[in-house]
Amino acid sequence: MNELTLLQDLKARGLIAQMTSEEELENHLNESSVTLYCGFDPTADSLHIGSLVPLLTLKRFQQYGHKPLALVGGSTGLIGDPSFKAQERKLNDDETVASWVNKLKEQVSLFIDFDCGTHSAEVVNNLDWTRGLDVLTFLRDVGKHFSVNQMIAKESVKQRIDRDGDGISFTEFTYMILQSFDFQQLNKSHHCTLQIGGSDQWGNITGGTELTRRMNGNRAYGLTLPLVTKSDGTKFGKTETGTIWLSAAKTSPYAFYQFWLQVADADAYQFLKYFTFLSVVEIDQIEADDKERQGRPEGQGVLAREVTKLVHGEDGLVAAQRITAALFSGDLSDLSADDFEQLKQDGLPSSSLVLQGMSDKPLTSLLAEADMGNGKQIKDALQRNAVTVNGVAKGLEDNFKSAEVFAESEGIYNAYFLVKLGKKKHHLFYYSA
RNA sequence: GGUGAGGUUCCCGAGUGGCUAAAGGGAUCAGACUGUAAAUCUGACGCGCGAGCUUCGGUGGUUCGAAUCCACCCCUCACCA
Repeated sequence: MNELTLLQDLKARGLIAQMTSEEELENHLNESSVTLYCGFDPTADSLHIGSLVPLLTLKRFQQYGHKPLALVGGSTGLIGDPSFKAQERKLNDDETVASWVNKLKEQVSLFIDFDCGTHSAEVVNNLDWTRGLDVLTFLRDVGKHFSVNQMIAKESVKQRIDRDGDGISFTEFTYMILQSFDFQQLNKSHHCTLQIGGSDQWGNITGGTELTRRMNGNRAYGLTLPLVTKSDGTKFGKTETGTIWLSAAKTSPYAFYQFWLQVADADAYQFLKYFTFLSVVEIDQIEADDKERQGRPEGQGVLAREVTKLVHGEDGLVAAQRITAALFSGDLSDLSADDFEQLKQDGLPSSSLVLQGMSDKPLTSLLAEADMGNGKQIKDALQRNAVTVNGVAKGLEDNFKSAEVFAESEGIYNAYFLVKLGKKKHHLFYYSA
């Protein structure tokens, strides 16, 4: 990585969507340690993998000696960013947003270094400088610098303005000004001269560079990262079962690991460039090797290992791999009772069985209650012999035989039942001692 | 404030009195094929093992019968003032 400049590396990874005056920015970054920021709005109690790209990019800047600021949007989160959103968003109340802000702060802190001298990272909250701001001051000092003509010309709000059926409220329209104000404030307080963000943020970022120039008389830069897309056109980071969150409480390390393992071939190498710190040369080598080889490629495996380690640490990765090995090797016989307990701890979905009333509860209900799907899906799977209990296929005729299927004597160590639905869904049922 | 257009099952979008749990597409899930890929084909897709139960912005009403008709209300958007 040392032979390339930062921008060259980012470019090679395909991580640059747009930037303000490339040449000047390149010089700026080479001349000195630059303070840069990226904002994360609290729209939930955890970030999801969509935020991983900017987060890791902050880290990349830091590795090159620059100082990253992670801005948590305590105030902007109250407003809602309209950029490229089809619809007006619901407002969350301020206590909720405040609690989310705290969670995001912790999460963001996992990725950047807070103790490395002059380029140590910092977390800032824009509520700190907007809370006390009164409307008139804001309108006179900040609002004056914005031309509504220019604002409505921005691509990011255009579809909302042109669109029949959905419009944009003044509140959301103002979002851009708030974000620009953030940049200007950070420029003043931290000498921050660069803002990075997703490509949907371009309009908001250039708003900030201009406001900084006008109010502070300083040159400021912007750089946007590409939107992560999948080759099949579906949305990245979301499965029908849910978003892939960074929080282990919301998406277990195991599920997280599986997500990356299941990435399509066509996306695996690009994702390695986006989401890992492996050099582009190494990644190209992996890709070339996979092309040579017959059968299953390595790319997804490397990706899953690297990203899981980044987000959940070595322990999270080990746990995820342990579960994966147990479930997909198909061989449960060499697992000890302790191993089963460990799998539960590691995040394999599990639930305890209650003997009482089991005889009149069909498998469909039992499995549905364990969140393995709804009744119809489970029935469908039973019909196709796609449900196995400890490796034994069950059919529709077993639907009313829950008590037999889950008889204690049938369980491994008289306690554990590993139920598999289809190829990939697993659930551990157990009798507590 | 006026005028017009709308609010259908996860999404898009048909549906104007019974044949409609509601066309079609997308997404999703399962099976075959595979590599825990992709593509393709098959099935499921409001809830329920089932009898059956609950839906079409809300509330009332007309009717043997309403997503479809009527009244009022709520919400969204556009244009005008």
